[in-house]
Order: sequence, then C-alpha cells, then structure tokens
Amino acid sequence: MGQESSYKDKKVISIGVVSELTGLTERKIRYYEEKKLIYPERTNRGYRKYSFNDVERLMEIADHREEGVTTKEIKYELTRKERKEAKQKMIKGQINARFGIQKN
Amino acid sequence: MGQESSYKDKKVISIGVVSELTGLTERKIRYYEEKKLIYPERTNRGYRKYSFNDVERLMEIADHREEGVTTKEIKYELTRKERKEAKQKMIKGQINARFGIQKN
DNA sequence: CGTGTAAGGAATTCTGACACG
DNA sequence: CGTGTAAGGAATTCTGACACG
Repeated sequence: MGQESSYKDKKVISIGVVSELTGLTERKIRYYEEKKLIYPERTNRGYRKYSFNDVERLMEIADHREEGVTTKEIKYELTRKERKEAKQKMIKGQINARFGIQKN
Repeated sequence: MGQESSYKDKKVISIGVVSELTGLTERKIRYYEEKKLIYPERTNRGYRKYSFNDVERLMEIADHREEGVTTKEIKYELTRKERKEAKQKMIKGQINARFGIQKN
C-alpha cells in the first residue's frame, strides 16, 4: 500500500514511444525538457528515457498548451502541484510515524 | 482497486533497456521469445517492446535457467502458473458479480 | 539445446542551427 | 515563444546464419 509507484516512476521509455503515447512530436517533448517542464533520464549513450509519470505529465502539458498556456505558466502550475503533493506525503508520513504500524 | 495493472502490462520498453534491467543479453531475450516464453509487441517498424511484467518474467526465466531448467520446462511452469492466476481472477469476478459493488 | 558473434541494412535518436512569427 | 525541418553522425535493433557442444 502506498508504494505502488515503482513502475510508474521508472524511466525506461524512449522518446519515440513517448511520442506515440502522447501524440506530441519529439521536437515538442525535447523543448519541454529544455524549459524544465520534464526531466527524463539518459541511457549510457545519451538516449532519453521517460517514465509513465512523465507521459502523464506530458499529456497535461499538451492540454494546457492547447489552451494557450505558456510553458512558463505551466511550469509554475506543475511546481505548485508538486509542492502540494510533497506536503501531503509528508503529513501522511508523520501520522504513520506516530500512529501507524510499527516497523520493528 | 484491482486494476492497477495498466502500467505493468503496457508494452513500451525496448530490448536494450530490458537487457539492462534483467542482465540478460539481447540474444537470450530473443531466444526466449522464439521458444514462446515471452511475447513482446512490436512498433510499426518492427522493434520489440516489452512490459514491466515481461521484465519480471524474464528474471524468473533467468533464475530457472541458472538452475539448469530447460526452456521447455520453464514454459510449462509459466503456463501452469498463468492458468492458476486466470482461475483466481475468474473466481474473484464471479464473487463480485453476485456480492460486489453494483455497476449500475 | 542455448548462446555467442560477425554481417549488412534499416530506423532511431542526438545536437545545433536556421526559419517563422 | 513554440515548433518545424534538413543535416550529419553515432548507436540501436532486426534477421538469418555459422559456430560450438
């Protein structure tokens, strides 16, 4: 429970497949990286690798772009959203620490 | 609940990445496919694509091979295991159909 | 049977740049 | 600013085959 993210976060998808999955051109995907909206990893040889989370994020980005939202604004939104989620996670951690299942 | 498999089953990983993930050579991975131990999909251009499930399966195969189990025997084991899981799933489905949450 | 390897070709991905607006 | 495209090179993947055992 609460740790089913292992697959969703693993960076293993090539840009070509991400392009198919999202409908975005590779050019756009690379551009959003340049603008720090997304952070793929790299293989030894420098090929980009994305996670399913990245794919979802790219689809959100695409939706916003279609509505005319600039990359800068999208970045702001995305960052805000992340802070919020990180906070939720932390609170949950604190609760578990006091009332949750003991680890030993 | 019970349908978190979407990522695990999606075929999106190239053979090169699968090779890194499993430690198997591409030759071996292709051979296991030839022997029907695994069923990757293909991109438009014919490149193999694997799921995380396939990766796990390959690691099981690797373990068995290390112990000297032949591909034929492994295939038998894997098939048996699948039948078992399919059965569980079906039973669960029947229970839900009678006592589970209504769909309409 | 299971796996390595060299072979040749086709498709992928990468970067930096010019273009348009 | 956001995206297309042509450019040249490097790395990936594919198949069929020969090798060994």
